[in-house]
Amino acid sequence: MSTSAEDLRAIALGEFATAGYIGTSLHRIADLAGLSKSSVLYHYASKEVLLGAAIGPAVDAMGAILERLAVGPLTAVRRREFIVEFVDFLLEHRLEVHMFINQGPSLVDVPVFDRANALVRRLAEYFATTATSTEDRMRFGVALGGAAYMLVASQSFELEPLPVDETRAALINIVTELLAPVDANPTR
Amino acid sequence: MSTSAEDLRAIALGEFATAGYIGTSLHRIADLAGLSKSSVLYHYASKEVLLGAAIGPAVDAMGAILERLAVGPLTAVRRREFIVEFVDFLLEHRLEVHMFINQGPSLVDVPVFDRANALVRRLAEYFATTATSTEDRMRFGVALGGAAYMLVASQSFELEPLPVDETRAALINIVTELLAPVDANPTR
DNA sequence: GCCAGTTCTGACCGATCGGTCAGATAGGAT
DNA sequence: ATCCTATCTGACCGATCGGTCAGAACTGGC
Repeated sequence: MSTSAEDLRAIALGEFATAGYIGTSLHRIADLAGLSKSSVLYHYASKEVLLGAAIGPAVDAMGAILERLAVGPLTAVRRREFIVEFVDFLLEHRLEVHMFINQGPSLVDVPVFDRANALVRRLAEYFATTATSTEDRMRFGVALGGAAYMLVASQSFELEPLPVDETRAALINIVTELLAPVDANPTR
Repeated sequence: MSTSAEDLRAIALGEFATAGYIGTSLHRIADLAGLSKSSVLYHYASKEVLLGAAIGPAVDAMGAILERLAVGPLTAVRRREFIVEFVDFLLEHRLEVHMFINQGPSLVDVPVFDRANALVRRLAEYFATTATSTEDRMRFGVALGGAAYMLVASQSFELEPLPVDETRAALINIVTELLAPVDANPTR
């Protein structure tokens, strides 16, 4: 059975997300997989290649969402579609997103992280142009960073894991509330 | 002039927050300070001691906020006070909070991080008991993680830094909106 | 049995890590 | 000038890092 490569990818992703890319040694990944460090380097030519295999698909998925978002004007319907797409993306790739958010700025010289950072920056700029006020711009950041943080932190802090569909519905509500501008808001 | 110790503290905090505690070498801190690695270890007996000096005050401040929060029932007034206190805490210690959020789970064996993690967990449990629904619990996490992320990410992504008081007002608005339960919400 | 290809391993390499130590350098008080 | 103390430095140590390489162990096809 040659599931070793896929096993290594999953193990590496989990360790990279929790202990950090720099903080995770190939030796530890090998131990968790029940292999030797040399075997890990047999399946993946280098630590960086392993990182690319671990988070590359998530970067691609995020790029696809961004392309779909940028093709037309941002109508209310499209905004709703984007939010659902984005929350589902967060749920499916929560570990990878956690890595983009936390370790992106510190790993600027790793190619796959450069791609991820460029995508996050593009997303931020897109919403910065559509947002009118400083507060609206910050709402986007809080929604993105907060949702990503919550998905990983809940696993660390919550005793019993929350059901996925309940989490999904709650996240869609919260992000919608944060991104949808409150029309009648004359207090500011 | 003996400002070296304080200079080192500030430099270390910045590097620890951006490149990570593990990802920051004493050699780099020494270079940024214009000193040798040995001189850094003269002022701070070890890398861990330096970390304690860098983030200890923020941990203390957060502990104080928590103690002030836990003395009585959570009235609407007290909730408002807490939000303002908390946002000001985030603004003053944004780098340290960023470290708690991002690197807390991966540095469980470092004493000062254990203290910080315990405080974050206490805060989460406090709001978990007061929150009635899963969504309310997630609102707290999104607010905390999102605000902390936004304060550091804005410095990385935004070209011109936002004015402090504007950021403060916006954050108070957003966190208030996230934490204050919407009373008339029969849709859920 | 034999062979070819895949998978795996231990030994080894140079670099870097945090930390130790003996000693150089400086400055102020006497 | 002398002494004490604070500050700083380069050389060195053991451990760990990512990565290389020759070869062992296992596999299915013939």
